[in-house]
Amino acid sequence: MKKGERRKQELLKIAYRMFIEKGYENTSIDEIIAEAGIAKGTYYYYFESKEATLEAVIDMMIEEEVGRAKEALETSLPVPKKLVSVIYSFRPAQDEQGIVNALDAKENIVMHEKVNRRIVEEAVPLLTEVVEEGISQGIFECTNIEKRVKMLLIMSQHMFDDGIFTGRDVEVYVDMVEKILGAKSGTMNFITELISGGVYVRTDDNQ
Amino acid sequence: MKKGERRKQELLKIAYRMFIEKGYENTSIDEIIAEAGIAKGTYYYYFESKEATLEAVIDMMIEEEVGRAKEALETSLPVPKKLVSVIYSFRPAQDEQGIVNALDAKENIVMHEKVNRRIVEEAVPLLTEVVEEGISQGIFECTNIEKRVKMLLIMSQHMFDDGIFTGRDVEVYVDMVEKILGAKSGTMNFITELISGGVYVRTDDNQ
DNA sequence: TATAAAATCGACCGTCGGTCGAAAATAACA
DNA sequence: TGTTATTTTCGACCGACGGTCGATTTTATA
Repeated sequence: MKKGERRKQELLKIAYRMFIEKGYENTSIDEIIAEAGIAKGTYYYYFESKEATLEAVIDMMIEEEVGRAKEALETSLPVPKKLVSVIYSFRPAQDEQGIVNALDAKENIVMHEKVNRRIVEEAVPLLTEVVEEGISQGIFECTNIEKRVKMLLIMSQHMFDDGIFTGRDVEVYVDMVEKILGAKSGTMNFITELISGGVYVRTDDNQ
Repeated sequence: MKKGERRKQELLKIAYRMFIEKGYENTSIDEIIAEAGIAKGTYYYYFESKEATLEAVIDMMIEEEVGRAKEALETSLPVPKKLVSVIYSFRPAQDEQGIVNALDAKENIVMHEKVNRRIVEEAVPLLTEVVEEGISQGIFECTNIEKRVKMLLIMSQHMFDDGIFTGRDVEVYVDMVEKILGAKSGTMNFITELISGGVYVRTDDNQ
């Protein structure tokens, strides 16, 4: 009852790495089982299908990210920084950035898109909390929080994935964030320093 | 030199329809050639690969949409309405709405995403023109027009595809559009009536 | 040690995207 | 018109892929 779970995790890790390195569509089951050193039947003993594996891989990723986000949620950071922290929690972990950059936005459309959709699903309720807190503190001012938060997330995803806002252009992003949430101009300015400070910097070997 | 081109267009139309009806990934070459009543070799005489067919199909779609957008661009509509017209030009034609709804957002991730990316590419320069016109008329007020327009487009795509803003929620979208472009509150209010007026209404059998 | 359950194996299958050389249809030229 | 080029069509065939299944080995249970 323990051995099986360990093997499944092992396969999951291999699949995760290969999906990211070569893309979901370009990774064959044969390659995964070769890497794992098992027979095909064994693989299908643990996973219903290739797509089920993808879902499981994504579950694994999202679970970790939600964990980080909830940690950020419980800190005593000022609301604007907390907001950014939660959003940032859903970016791939620091040590995996390199790998992810290689394929995340370029190919691997299916996986990339599925991940982004799941992130929106999971992050919206958490961010809604933060924004509500901000409203009660008079920092934000808006209605329809969920819809706005959803848009904020989608914007942020495109900002990271496509690298739309580079260098000084971040100001545009900051401005849009403030206006979407009804924050006073300048409230989110710290984002600019955060990004130029290197926290969000991507090694731009792709695109 | 004529016959060949006609056949290619015929295959393109079949592929287009099937890609939309059943999704790109779920449509096999065998099904396409069966529908067309030709042999596989003939198919590959006209298309390098399945993906090349997808690109050609998308080209066909985008070409038509760009045409409609440029028409809208040359009208003497007031800038805010012109802006919306151009954006709306990139929605699937009225008579195809039904088909598109069935699969557009649900499955068919790859095609859907590729189409959306192409739309952003093609529509940004056109919309930038409109916004610049609006700025010179004092209707909009912003810098970094291209980035803002790109975000506006991405927001609009999600609005249509996911149906985020339904009914009265459109106000949120309108508000965000105004703020992103620096328009006076109320400038884009007519969008609300446009949508509730049925122009943008989708038959929500999907999702 | 006998038995049940969990885990592993790999040959096999149908489908898919794609290739290729030959044949048929069409155009160009004499 | 007959003859040669060119364009178009054909379908058998290929390798890779995702997935199945009954047999077999390993492990837990009593």
